[in-house]
Amino acid sequence: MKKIVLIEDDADLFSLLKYNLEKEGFALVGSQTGKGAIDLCRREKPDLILLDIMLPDSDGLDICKGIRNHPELVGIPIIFLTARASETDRILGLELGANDYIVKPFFVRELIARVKVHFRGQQSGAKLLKAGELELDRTACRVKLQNEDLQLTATEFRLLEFLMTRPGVVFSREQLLDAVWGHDRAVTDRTVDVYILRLRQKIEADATAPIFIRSVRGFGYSFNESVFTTMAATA
Amino acid sequence: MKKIVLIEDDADLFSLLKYNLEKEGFALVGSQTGKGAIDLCRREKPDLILLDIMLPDSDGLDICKGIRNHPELVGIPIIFLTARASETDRILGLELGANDYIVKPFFVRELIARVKVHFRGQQSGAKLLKAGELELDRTACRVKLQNEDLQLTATEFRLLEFLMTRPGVVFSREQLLDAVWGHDRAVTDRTVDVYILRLRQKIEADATAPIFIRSVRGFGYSFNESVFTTMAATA
DNA sequence: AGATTTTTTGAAAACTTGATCGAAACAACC
DNA sequence: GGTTGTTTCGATCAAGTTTTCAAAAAATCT
Repeated sequence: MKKIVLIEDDADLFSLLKYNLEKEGFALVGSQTGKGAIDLCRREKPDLILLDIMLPDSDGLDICKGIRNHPELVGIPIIFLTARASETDRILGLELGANDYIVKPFFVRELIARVKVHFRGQQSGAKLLKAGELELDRTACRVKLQNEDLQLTATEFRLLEFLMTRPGVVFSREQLLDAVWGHDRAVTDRTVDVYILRLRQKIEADATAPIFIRSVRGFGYSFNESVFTTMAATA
Repeated sequence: MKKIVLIEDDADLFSLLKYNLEKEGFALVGSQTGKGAIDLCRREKPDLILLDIMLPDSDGLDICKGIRNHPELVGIPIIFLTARASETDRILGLELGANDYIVKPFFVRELIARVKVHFRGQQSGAKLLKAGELELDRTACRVKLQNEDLQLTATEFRLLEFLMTRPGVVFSREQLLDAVWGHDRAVTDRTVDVYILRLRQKIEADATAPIFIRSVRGFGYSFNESVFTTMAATA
């Protein structure tokens, strides 16, 4: 269950949002003052923060800055809720590190839809592909087997990445050349074989009985989907 | 350089946005019809899509659905631009897979700010970055190694700062030039090598076995995250 | 079982890439 | 306007990567 921190001083709006967000299945923790907001977030480690800008005791923009300065909280999406509708206010809010800026008065259901967008976005941007003991980190360009770093070359990496992002799908050598080598390639399709070989030497425990990469005689290769589970990125 | 596809039938708005986005350093590819939109995206592989909903020949919502169904295009952020302001329209757009929904008329600078939000990797705003013996003070523009001040030039500093704020992430020379040199650069990507070399001469104890800056052959460079720990800001 | 096709494999040749250096262009500062 | 330090570029070298070829092995078909 996703946890949301809500900082909003208007008691009516606060309870309206609390009611609606909880009805949608989110865990809601809130405060009607800005003072302890950063400590609250550090304690709760929410998945998203809804932040009013004009608070009686502090400035939401400062809280946003504070959150972006905290190493533990960097990366948590922040949505501003505010009556400040001017162009400069909007731009300032977004540039300070907010992920969305919603001007009051707003539709509650639109707010909920926008909240969901941020959770959806996190999933689709999965940067870490896990298949059993095999882990591929797309941002760090690293592959680990049983938590040991493997040394893959750029082409080996791209080939494995391509196959792992489409588990179960069989690709012809032709398709793999197009996808990994590019359309303007001038390469024999035997080259793919060699790369599959080398990948297997690096990732398969027993090269005669491959677990990860499956040869489909007459068609091509595919990444075994049975060994596959995707995890969301932690960073 | 980030590539944006713009689908918008209004010729005035189209050229206004094209002008402004290109001025911001984005590569812009566009179409004033919806017909070939998905093929255009498959060809161009943009980093973001700006999509009008009401097009003369097709429905932006259908294009959005089509993009979300394409395995190669899933995950590309889509921002709707539309005059349809009703609550149901907004919610429909967001639920169909859009990442943002901007109602016309809008401020061009707000649009640009929202576009940038999607490109901004969530990064630490911490003022003091510590990686083992290496310390970078962003406010004082100072770098210390084992508590000894290092003399870095401005470009060296910005490059190190950029890499240190995104530990573990691999960047291509292209990306580093965009980020550190700016988009109006006219510089070979070999220049990056030279700067990495000089940084290493200054910060690495043994230049043949770098601890801090990792070369990732075929991809680029990254700051080694294993050596990294962030300290809370003092301010 | 024998013939045929397809895949796997090893090894060597051709090619890229990244590190390094020196010198030229440039800018900033007095 | 000269001096200093910074930035960029092109060339070279070494190391590593990619590709091809051809032979061996395995699967499929008749």
